[in-house]
Amino acid sequence: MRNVDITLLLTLDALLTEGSVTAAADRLNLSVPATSRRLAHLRDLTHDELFVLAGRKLVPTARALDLRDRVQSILEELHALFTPNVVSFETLNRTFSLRTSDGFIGAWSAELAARIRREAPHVKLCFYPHWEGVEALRDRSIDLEITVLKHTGPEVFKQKLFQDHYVGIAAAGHPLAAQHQVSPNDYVRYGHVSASRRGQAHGPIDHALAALGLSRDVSIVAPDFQSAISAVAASDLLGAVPASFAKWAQQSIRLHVFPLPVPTPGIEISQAWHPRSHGDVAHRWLRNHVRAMFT
DNA sequence: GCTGCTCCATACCAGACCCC
DNA sequence: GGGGTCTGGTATGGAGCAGC
Repeated sequence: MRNVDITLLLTLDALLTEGSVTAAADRLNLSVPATSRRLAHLRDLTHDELFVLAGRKLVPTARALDLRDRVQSILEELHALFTPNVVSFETLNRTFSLRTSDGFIGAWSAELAARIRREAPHVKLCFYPHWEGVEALRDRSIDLEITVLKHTGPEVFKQKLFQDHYVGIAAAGHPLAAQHQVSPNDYVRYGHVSASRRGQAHGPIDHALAALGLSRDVSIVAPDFQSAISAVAASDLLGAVPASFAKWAQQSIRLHVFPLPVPTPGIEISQAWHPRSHGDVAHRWLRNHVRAMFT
């Protein structure tokens, strides 16, 4: 490798951000020709055009787009490396964006916020509903993802928080509330509420029931756990939610919680973040607080 | 179609730095 | 100290676009 220095990375980052040699030059406090020459050097190093002219606009090639995240990560790691590793949490004024399920928000957000406030009274937590994909981490829309993470890809750091499992729920006055144990036959005798943000009525519970030659009647598909609990509490329908969320919901809603009569896969809740945030002192502090709630 | 503006690329020159 | 290399600036040309 020859003649690769930080200035070239800064130039590539500026070009990717601005989409223009002129704007990148302005951002870098360089002349346009000097920036153009750095682009030529980058082209020579990568054996790729990196940017091609489309009319008067400069359009990034696939190779340039592929390099975007890696360049940003390297630059932010370098920035973190040379930034004093000290943050005053008493005066830290920052908003962290977290994407998670309504179940986590309901069960854990208050405790997390209380922990944060004790050390950093000016820090705010902004929660967003969970959705698939790591793009939001990549494009900085969110700082931290907390949910069931199966396919995050290699570009995302992941840490397990806790293991949860599904439990059955029914309204407090439901006939099943009087039973010591709920059998599979008891379970399918009533209508059900399924919680699925994808609108799916059936899942692992139905597969387990099918193995016994049984099936349940799903009357309502709710978009989240909170809606499912509300529907269950106001009807004779049965639902299934994570045990941690059911326990929290019982504090404000009269619910009967019971073990599901069929085995279901466990739920591994994790937190995930982009490598660019890995060295961020404040971000690490937030991750440690999230982790500490479950240890 | 002409003109002016904007943007990118290149040629040429100057200054800084390194090596012998 | 002199030559080579690298980087940045100015000057300039070509191309695309908008307004007339």
